[in-house]
Amino acid sequence: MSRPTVNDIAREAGVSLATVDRVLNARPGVRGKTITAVNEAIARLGYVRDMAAANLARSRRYPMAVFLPDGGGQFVQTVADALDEAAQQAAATRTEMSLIRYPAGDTHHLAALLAGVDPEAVAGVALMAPETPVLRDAVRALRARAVPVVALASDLPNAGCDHFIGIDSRAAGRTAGVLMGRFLGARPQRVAVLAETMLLRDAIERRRGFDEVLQADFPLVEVLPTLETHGATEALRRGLAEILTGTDLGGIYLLGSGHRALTAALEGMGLLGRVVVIGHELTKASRAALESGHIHAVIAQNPGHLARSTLRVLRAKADRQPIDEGQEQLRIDIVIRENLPA
Amino acid sequence: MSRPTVNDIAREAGVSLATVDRVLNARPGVRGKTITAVNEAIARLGYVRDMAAANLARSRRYPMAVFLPDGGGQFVQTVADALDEAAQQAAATRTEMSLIRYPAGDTHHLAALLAGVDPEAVAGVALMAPETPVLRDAVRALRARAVPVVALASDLPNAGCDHFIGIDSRAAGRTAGVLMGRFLGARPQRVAVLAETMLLRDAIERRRGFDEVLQADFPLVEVLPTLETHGATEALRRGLAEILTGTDLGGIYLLGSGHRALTAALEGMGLLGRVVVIGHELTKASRAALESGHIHAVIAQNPGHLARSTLRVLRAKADRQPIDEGQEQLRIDIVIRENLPA
DNA sequence: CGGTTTTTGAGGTACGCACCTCAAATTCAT
DNA sequence: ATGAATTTGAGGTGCGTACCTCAAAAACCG
Repeated sequence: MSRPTVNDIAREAGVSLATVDRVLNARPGVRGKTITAVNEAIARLGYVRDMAAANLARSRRYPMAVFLPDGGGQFVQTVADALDEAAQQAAATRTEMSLIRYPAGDTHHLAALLAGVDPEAVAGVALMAPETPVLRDAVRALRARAVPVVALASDLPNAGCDHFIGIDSRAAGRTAGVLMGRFLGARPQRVAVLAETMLLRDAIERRRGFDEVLQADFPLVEVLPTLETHGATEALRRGLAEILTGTDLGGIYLLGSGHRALTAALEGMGLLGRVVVIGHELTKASRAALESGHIHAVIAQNPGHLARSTLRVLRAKADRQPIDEGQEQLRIDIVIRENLPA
Repeated sequence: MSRPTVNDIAREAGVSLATVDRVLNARPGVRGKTITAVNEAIARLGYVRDMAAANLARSRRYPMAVFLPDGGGQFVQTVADALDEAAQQAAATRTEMSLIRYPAGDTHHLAALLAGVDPEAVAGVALMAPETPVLRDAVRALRARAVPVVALASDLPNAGCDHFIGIDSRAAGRTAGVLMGRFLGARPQRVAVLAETMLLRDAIERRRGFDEVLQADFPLVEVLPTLETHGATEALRRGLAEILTGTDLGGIYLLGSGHRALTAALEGMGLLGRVVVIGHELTKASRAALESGHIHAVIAQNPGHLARSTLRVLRAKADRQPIDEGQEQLRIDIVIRENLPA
């Protein structure tokens, strides 16, 4: 017994090959009754489309465009690398990718780039960007031109994207909160929260999740107001010093990037390894800090998974095919020194 | 420009299609000089053989056989389900899978099954089994008959498998150890270790990793000898009670399965939620226990990833193609209530 | 040099599917 | 019932490769 083919379906359903083809590829001009009959035959025979052959026959290409902020920190670079690697693999299914960088934060620039996307030349768009009104409109316009759009890492809930690929920031914050609470133990302690900026939705959501958990489950822990560093190492150092004059510090929660700066500041203060530090995203810096014991846990999303998921989802959207939610669901990874991936 | 094809190579090398084909498929009847010329043309054009088209032309199928223990606990069932799902997906690339169960622990039976594998009818074999001499020989014999073999979840280091798909048990144990140490805090505490049996390599390795970490980094924690329950709820209850008469218990490390029994025993003793419990593998039982706060962390490997990886690796081996190590590397997942996947 | 062996070329069929065209059959509305 | 619209069938071509046959060309041998 070999696998059933389209011919077998045609015979089984009592229709012609052309009709089976119309049903399989959702082409118009088939009665509902016939569609049902064909689908039943498909189910009866357990037919599975041979994607390799299908793609070969189509000789269709899937040029995808991915927009990433330029200079958005280590994490962005990690994602870019993962995307490049995923693209190499995906080339086997004629999925191509061009990575386009835009000045970080300049959503006007990005919106202009999106406006210039040619639906003929681009089968799908993925973007990592903060949500602004300009960008929201740009995404809407793109989708109106039938270009699938997915949000990467940071959701754009009101832009009407086809999909969001990333983890729930609030849940990630909750996870960080539980770890912080447990690592601190059952004594009264204070926790500082650091962020480059609180303007990004992600940071706000993480902080919210973090607070929720600590308030509910670890009442002995006091979470201090967020210290915004705006990327300035000096501001970080000063802020930390100020906090430390008033009181003892049990832990530090790093909402965004800045592992390197934090490590430097802590070293200067002789605090390295004496404070529980929990951060986000696995980058070269945070990995090194984990390895040397300077930070204790990182909440991360697997960049490889993120990248492959992005291309798969865009491909599915381009073909108007359903998405395997289970496979595309990104997990909230907890990374400590002992389970650092090689 | 699109990808070069065999025709492009023929033109570039100044030979005919037939000759290119002979070179590509290592057929005889070509002068060394010509072979070199063709290979140079291939290199110059950066030709990559389209395996999809090649296999289509060969109309090759990939029937894989996966052997799982019967009655090996919830985890095995979880893996089986994941494999079924992965097989459905993989069917699109003519990869088929048959799941074969053997009596858990009966490696003689399994060895007999492996001896009966027909290399013509099976493109690859995956198996989850403890390593025994009989099995080792059976695996060697299979590989001698040119059937790729991969080990699933539990490694068979001396059987000469083509690949191991799973996580490093020792590292998993270390991860559990760090979490236990941190969750317990900086007070002197005792930790009980439970296992159904210590005959399996996995359990031994986990325990070793666990001990290593606690000895080195958490000297205040005393790890008690392993309590083997042999699957008997009553033995578990008695053993725990015995431990509790002597001393206070800070934590419990569950080396293998048995979440349900442990929860029941703890409930009977009024200890639910008052002891730090860390276990392995995410199953229905351990998930429920995490949700209700009865256990605090689970060290797991993603069964979906494991399943997809298994089929991908077997397929690559069958085609004698290289493996994307990055993609096949399973992560050691730390799962707590807050990052339970949906 | 002729004869033999080896190498090469030309061309075809097949794999499973997509996509196209044109005509025939069926259904629908009036 | 009649014409129009819709639905279906038949058949073809091509995707990139494998594998086959037969004849032509080239290389080799003594």
